[in-house]
Amino acid sequence: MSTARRTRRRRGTAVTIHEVARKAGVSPMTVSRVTNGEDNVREATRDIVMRAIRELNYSPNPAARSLAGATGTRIAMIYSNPSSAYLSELLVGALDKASKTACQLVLEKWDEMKPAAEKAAARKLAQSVAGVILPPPLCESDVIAGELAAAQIPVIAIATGRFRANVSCVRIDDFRAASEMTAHLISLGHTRIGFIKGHPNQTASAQRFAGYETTLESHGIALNPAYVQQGYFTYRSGLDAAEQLLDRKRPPTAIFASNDDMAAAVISVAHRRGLEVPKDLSVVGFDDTLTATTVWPELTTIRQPIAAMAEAALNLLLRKVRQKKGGEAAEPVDHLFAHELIRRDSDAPPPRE
Amino acid sequence: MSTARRTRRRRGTAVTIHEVARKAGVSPMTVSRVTNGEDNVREATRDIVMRAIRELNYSPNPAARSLAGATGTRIAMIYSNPSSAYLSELLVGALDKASKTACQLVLEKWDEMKPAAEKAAARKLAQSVAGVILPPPLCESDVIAGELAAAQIPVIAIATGRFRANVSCVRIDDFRAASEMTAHLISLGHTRIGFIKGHPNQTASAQRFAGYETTLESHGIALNPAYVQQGYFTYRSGLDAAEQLLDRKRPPTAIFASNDDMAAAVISVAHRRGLEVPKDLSVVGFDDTLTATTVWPELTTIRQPIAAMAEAALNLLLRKVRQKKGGEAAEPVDHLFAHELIRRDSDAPPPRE
DNA sequence: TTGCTTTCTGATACCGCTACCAATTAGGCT
DNA sequence: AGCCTAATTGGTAGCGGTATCAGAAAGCAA
Repeated sequence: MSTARRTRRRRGTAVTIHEVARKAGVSPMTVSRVTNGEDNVREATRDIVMRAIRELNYSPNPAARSLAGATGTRIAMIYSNPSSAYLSELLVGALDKASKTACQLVLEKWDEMKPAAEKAAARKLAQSVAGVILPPPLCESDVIAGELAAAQIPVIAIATGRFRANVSCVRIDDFRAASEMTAHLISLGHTRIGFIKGHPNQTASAQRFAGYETTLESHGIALNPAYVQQGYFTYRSGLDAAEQLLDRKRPPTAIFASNDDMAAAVISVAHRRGLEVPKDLSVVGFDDTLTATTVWPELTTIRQPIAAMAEAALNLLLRKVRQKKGGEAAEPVDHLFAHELIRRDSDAPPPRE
Repeated sequence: MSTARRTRRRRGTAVTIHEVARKAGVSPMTVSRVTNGEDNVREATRDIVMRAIRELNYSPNPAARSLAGATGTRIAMIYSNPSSAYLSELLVGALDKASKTACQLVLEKWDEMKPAAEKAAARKLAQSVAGVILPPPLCESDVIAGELAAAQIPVIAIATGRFRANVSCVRIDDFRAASEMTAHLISLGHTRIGFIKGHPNQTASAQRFAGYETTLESHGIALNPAYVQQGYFTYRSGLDAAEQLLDRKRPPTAIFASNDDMAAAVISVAHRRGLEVPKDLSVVGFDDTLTATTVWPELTTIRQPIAAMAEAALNLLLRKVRQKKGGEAAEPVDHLFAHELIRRDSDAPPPRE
């Protein structure tokens, strides 16, 4: 006879940590350690527990977690440019992860503000949260990062192009990704490749451009400044840049935009001019956001695992928060994610001359 | 000297139910009864407790509540078409609200499946969650709703066009919104107004069309079937529909697309044909999703308060879950939100003939 | 007043998980 | 092998509420 006693209070069929522990033949405490990714569990034990977790399809009760945990897990994510597909993917990823972890994610919207105001806001925020996630473009702000660091609040930047002391970051290798895309275009036979830069206030923009530039040169193609236009990551700016690029006497046969929204704009301009994509003009983007597949033809682009990055950011932060109270502040880490070149329908060999 | 002992685990300065109880000179249980609005507390006692609550500025810890309460607050949101801007806004809204409420929102992705499979999945889901939110297009599925209702799981549909027994819903008045938009176009001087329908599997599509149709007629404009095209809410389908519409001998001077993605597609086609928007052709959309402001010119469209609707859905569900255990299942409600016609740059009076 | 029912209130035991510390085991060195 | 230190593991006690049931107070009839 089993322990059928149990209180009459027992509700739903949710699997608890005790059941997992019993199945794995360890104590609940050990299971807890595994689910929290603590590192002082023997590999073999971890495996057994993991298997039990998987078989029982266990997922920790967030309410219990946050109740028991001494970590006041409130984490803020400060965003600033709400109208980008990139950001919304990031939000979904982070929020989803947060709901699984019982940490409270508070969203703050900080519009363009003066450094002094930013500083004040950061100081105020530091009093109510345990950690902060900074997506672009705020991830570049030294005043926010500095103020938060001074208050001992761990910060983690997402998709910044630059790795700084004090601030951990989660990102992809923008340089290499842009380089691969450029090489891809070259291998298709293009030599006149236009480039639309990203917003200058984001270091990732520079990295992407550097990747383009370097790869062009390493393939023996001289950089033609007339083929490079400044953009600002917006559809509108992509429109302008594309007009400029296609106005050249010998226009590019391919245009590499620093993000998908601008690439979509390029397609639109091309169509308006009677150019077929990709037959007459190849267009490629960057980020693989919603727009990449919304537009027609669908964009060849660089995929960033945005949701995974958001998750990782939250994880890192949680760990840091937990560590911090344990003593020494950990070294900032630089977590590089793998990107991927996604081929769709917007690129092809250049037209015959 | 006060009871400074307390465990070393005690964290933040949050006021607990015990402190309120001590201040009020009653037991924690009584305080709990008061905060939950139970009716078997003497009036005098209630007042004392209320005052203590106010003075201490106490608010119950949601995590503890959901842990101790019999209500297993796990709520599922089942989505199916992840690549729509509409959905991502919905997700952000719901997730954000969830994180504030300490209820666990689990996201499930159910791709197109056979009724039998859907039924099985619904039955399985019913065992692990306390409530379900159904955004489009799943909100139309009678088998999911039916199965869940049979299992006594409260369901709430978002943005369905139809109000059914058993299923509460949160939506806007699609008919009226479409009607207003049509009237707006007419007031601008348009008489040849094209319409691109939404996906036929969503009842909201029919409502929008009905709004268009009715308003046209009430203004004495005969419905021209050649000006109506079937669409499927995708950019691609908008492209096709726009081509058809603009191929007419006397093409429409305005096109009303049933959502923003399709409207964006219309703009693209118009541009490709050398038509300026809005000078030569007015284009309006529906939903006010990200695409509405990404595209250029920015779309005049109908704004749905998507995030607010997601919040409301969650609230309703939470209330229902809590009530259910109290006895009678409540009547399904039909919560209508106000929409708004947002004028931007894609509409204008028709060109001179 | 007494006896008995009906409210109201309180004591106790947990909800599921984690902090803390003690116990155990593994690993390293003489 | 024998001893000592470090790495794993387990036991216990809550986190802040609520369900349940028992006890106390109040209401009412006799």
